[in-house]
Amino acid sequence: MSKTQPKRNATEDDAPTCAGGDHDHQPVKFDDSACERAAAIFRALGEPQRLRLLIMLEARACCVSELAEALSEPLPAISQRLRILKSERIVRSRRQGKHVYYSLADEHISRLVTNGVMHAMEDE
Amino acid sequence: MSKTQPKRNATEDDAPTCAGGDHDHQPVKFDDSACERAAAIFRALGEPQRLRLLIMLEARACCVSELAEALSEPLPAISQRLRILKSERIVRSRRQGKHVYYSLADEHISRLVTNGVMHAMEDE
DNA sequence: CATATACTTGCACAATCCTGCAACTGTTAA
DNA sequence: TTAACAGTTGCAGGATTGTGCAAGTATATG
Repeated sequence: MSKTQPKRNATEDDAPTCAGGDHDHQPVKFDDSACERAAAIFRALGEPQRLRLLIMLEARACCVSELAEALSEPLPAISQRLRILKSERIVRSRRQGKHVYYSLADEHISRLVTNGVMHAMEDE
Repeated sequence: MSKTQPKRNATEDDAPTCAGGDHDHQPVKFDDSACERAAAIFRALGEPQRLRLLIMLEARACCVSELAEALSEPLPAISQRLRILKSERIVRSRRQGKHVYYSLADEHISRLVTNGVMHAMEDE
C-alpha cells in the first residue's frame, strides 16, 4: 500500500463520492454518464454568446430574428448557437406560422442560468 | 423600420433583458462583463474530468494525491485541472504540511455543481 | 545538507470548437 | 406557382483548449 495519502483514520470508507467502485450508498450518488452529461450542459452554457441568448430566453420565448436583432448579429449565427443549445436539450423550439420560437427547456435550466449569472455579478 | 419581428404590441418595451441600451431597471439585471464571467465559470465546469474533481470536493476538501489516486490519473493532470478551476475562483487551496488541500470556493459553486449533476441524472 | 515526498509549471501536439459565408429548406402571401 | 421572408445546414479557416511528459519548486525528514 502506497502511503501517498495522509490517511485520516484507518477505516476503509475513504472514497466518499466517486471512487472506482460500484457501491451506490453514498451521500452524493451519481454515475459516470451523468457526470459527462452534466459537463456537456455546462459546456453549452460556457460561452458568452450562447449564455446571452439564454438570458434573453429566460425572460420570455423569442423567435430567431428577434434575438438576432436584439443582439445585432447575423441570423445564421444565432440559429447555429440555438442548434447547439437544442442538441443539449437546454432550449426547445416550437413553430408558429413562419416564425420559430425558442424557450428554455425547463425550470432546472432556468435556475442554472440565473444562479450562474448571479454568482458572476456578486463577487466581481 | 424593418418588419422582421412579429411585433406583439405597439409599445416600445420590447427588449426585456439585454438589448443594446443602457437602462438598468429591468427584471433580470445583468451587464456585459457579468455575462462573460458567468460563461467562464460554466466553461470551467464543462468538462467531465474537472467536474468529477468538483463532485469529489463537494463532499470534502481533498489534497491532490488523494484526488489523483481516487480517479486513477497522473498527479500533474489533476494539478493542472485544479489550476484552471482555481483561476476561475471555483476552488480554493490551503497548504497543510506537505499537502495542499483543495475545496470548493463557496456555497454558490457547490449549488451550481449539484444542480447540474442532478439535472443530468433526472432526464436521461 | 542531502533526499524524498507533494505539487507545480512549461512546452508541444492533437483535438475540439467558434465563426462566417454561401446554399438550401420551409412557410406565407400575391 | 412564384416571390419573399424565416430559418437551417455545410464547409473551411482560425483560434482556443486539453493532454502528456519532463523539469522545476517547496516542504518535511534523516
